[in-house]
Amino acid sequence: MSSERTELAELVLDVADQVPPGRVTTYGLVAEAVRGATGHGHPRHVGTVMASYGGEVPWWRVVRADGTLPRQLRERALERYLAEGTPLTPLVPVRVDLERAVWDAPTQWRLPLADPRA
DNA sequence: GTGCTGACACAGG
DNA sequence: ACCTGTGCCAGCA
Repeated sequence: MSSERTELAELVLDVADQVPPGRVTTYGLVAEAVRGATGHGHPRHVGTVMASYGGEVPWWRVVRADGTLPRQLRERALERYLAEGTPLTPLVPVRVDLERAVWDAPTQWRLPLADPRA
């Protein structure tokens, strides 16, 4: 079945949409989850998808590996974090406290793997 | 088909 | 804390 967006994009958006409020996941983890389901997917692709369709999902819950976001989005995301109580580091620059807020998609939300028993 | 771009990750300086 | 280079690969001109 053909999809307007790519299959990859659909999965990325799906994962992003599953992240609970107050928690976040990373581009790498999303890519890992998608990769488990499709065999394809890298952090770079996740970023590309988010840039195109991020508006449809809670984009601020997908952060970089060190808990930061792109400059342009940093301020806007900070508002969201304060609003939903996302754990932030007390140090500057403010970034998400991944140790407490990370939501491991591959573990918390099992994607339909090609071979569940593998 | 060819080449550049990118909401990345990681290592260095 | 910042910027640069490298590896990665789908999407687009």
